[in-house]
Amino acid sequence: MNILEKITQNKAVFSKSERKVAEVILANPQTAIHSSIATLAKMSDVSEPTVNRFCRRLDTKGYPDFKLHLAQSLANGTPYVNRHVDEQDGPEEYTNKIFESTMASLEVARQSIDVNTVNRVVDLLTQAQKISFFGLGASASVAHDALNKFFRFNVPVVYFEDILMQRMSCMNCSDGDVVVLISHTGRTKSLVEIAQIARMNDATVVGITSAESPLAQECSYVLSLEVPEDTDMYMPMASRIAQLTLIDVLATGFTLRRGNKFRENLKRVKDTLRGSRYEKRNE
Amino acid sequence: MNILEKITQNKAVFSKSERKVAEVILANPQTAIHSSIATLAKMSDVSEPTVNRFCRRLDTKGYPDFKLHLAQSLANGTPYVNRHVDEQDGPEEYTNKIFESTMASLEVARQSIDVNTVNRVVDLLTQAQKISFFGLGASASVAHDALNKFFRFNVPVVYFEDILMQRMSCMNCSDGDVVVLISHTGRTKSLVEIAQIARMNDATVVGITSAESPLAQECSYVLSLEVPEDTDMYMPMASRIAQLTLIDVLATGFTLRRGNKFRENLKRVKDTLRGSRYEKRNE
DNA sequence: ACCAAATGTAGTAAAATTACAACTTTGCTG
DNA sequence: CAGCAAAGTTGTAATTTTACTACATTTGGT
Repeated sequence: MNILEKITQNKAVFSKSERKVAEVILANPQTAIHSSIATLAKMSDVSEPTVNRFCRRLDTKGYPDFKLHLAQSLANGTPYVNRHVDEQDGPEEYTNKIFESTMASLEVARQSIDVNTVNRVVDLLTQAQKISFFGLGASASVAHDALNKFFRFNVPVVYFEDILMQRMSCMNCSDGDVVVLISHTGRTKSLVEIAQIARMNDATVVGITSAESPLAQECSYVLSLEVPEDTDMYMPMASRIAQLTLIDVLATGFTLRRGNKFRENLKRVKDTLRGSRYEKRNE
Repeated sequence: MNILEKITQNKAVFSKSERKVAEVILANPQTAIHSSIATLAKMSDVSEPTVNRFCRRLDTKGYPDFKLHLAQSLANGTPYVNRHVDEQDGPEEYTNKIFESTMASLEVARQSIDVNTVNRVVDLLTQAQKISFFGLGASASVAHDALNKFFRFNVPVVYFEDILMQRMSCMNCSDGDVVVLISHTGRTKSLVEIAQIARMNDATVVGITSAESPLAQECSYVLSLEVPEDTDMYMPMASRIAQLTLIDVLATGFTLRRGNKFRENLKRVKDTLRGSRYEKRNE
């Protein structure tokens, strides 16, 4: 949606005078955003209404709106696009690319989240008798992290890496238990089976996975994340980060639902750790 | 310099009415850029000149200029401000806030990374005889994730949750081994001890921790990440994400260093997983 | 030469800014 | 601590700047 590109593309559609305006803007966009319509008209050697018409042709509301779009296009080059790492990238390049594309993925993920489901899942979690987090492979560490987080809430929370333990744990589920299953693809067989087992035992199954995957179909609730994964790397990267952030969201929702007193309790848990740490010098 | 951050920072300097304007803009920056000064004044319940003065205080030429800056700040898709979650936030608000502040933190982290150290650490890792990843608490899941990632590289890689196992593992270290220790604060006693043990046994110790912490002082190389953590939540959130992204960077650097043939090998590892998955229908 | 598209002129509406007045707040002195 | 001056804050109204609209003129093509 870059407006500079749009100008270049539409060049053929423009009239003679409009093209003059286009030239001037493309030649020096930085100047353009700081000019009034009168100045720009003079620079392009056309009349003011022509500039205005030029803006409208680019689907903007008028000149000020056009300037806004232009300003946005000029901000920081073209960041936050999924930039793929290249064979000959040096440390600086690949570091920046990875951070930027991770941020870009988070943005995409954010937009794909269904807030209502988040809300319902938070509801479920606060009322759960027992919460289990299971994932395999790359998603195991996400489940691990969820354990760490929810453990602080003083809720019965369970996490296993071992498939058999996961199965057994689900066998013993009962009404009021929530099982959260994490898988980017949603195609891991044993996880799908676990979903079935858990549901047969009256547990509510929440899937953090992609929509319409086999796993998603077996879940009571699906928190789907659309994450563009760089398949060239053969490693799950952005998907994990998005999953973790979603866990943060759930944990935050949880604490908010539980209210203020609960948060004090959290602080106590944190303070308990103090003994195992070196004190920070007071600056 | 991002204007949204600037508003947040200067909040103390603002007068009462100016602060009203700030609130309205921060609450809904997207609306602000499409409003005239009159509309914004009405929304903030102040007079038009006040809005104008507000803009000037932020070193802009006036309202239109301010809008331009604001538009640029929003252009990246993320309003980069660390927005703290509020007691009365609904699901939509806290979800967005968490995603946004995670992105903001990643940006800060990115800027704080020393690329040269990254490069040197990647060097070390590619030449290591054995790589160990250790972390405790919230950082344990990060180490866990690192294990998963480096395991695919067909390198001897080690990870333990248990402190004693970690210690024993470090006792058996030798020249050419790399121990990566992960801790946000860098003040966890047992981790600092492990660093000492590893170094005494000629291992190279890499710390993913904050600069100048006790842990950092014991490390051969420190990859420090400056992450603004929302201390209100009493939970490590953004720091973990930054650590994970750094692991991604290291892993990527690793594969790049190893070259093309190596990447084919990675693909093979991935293909091995296929048996455990439901096939994706060809669309 | 006539029509349609393109462009410009002039007037109008809207937006932003300035100048100034009224009102608060702060701090000082009797 | 009342009272008053000075500094700072906010609003009102006038002014200036900017953008837009309606209509007139030009241009180019048939």
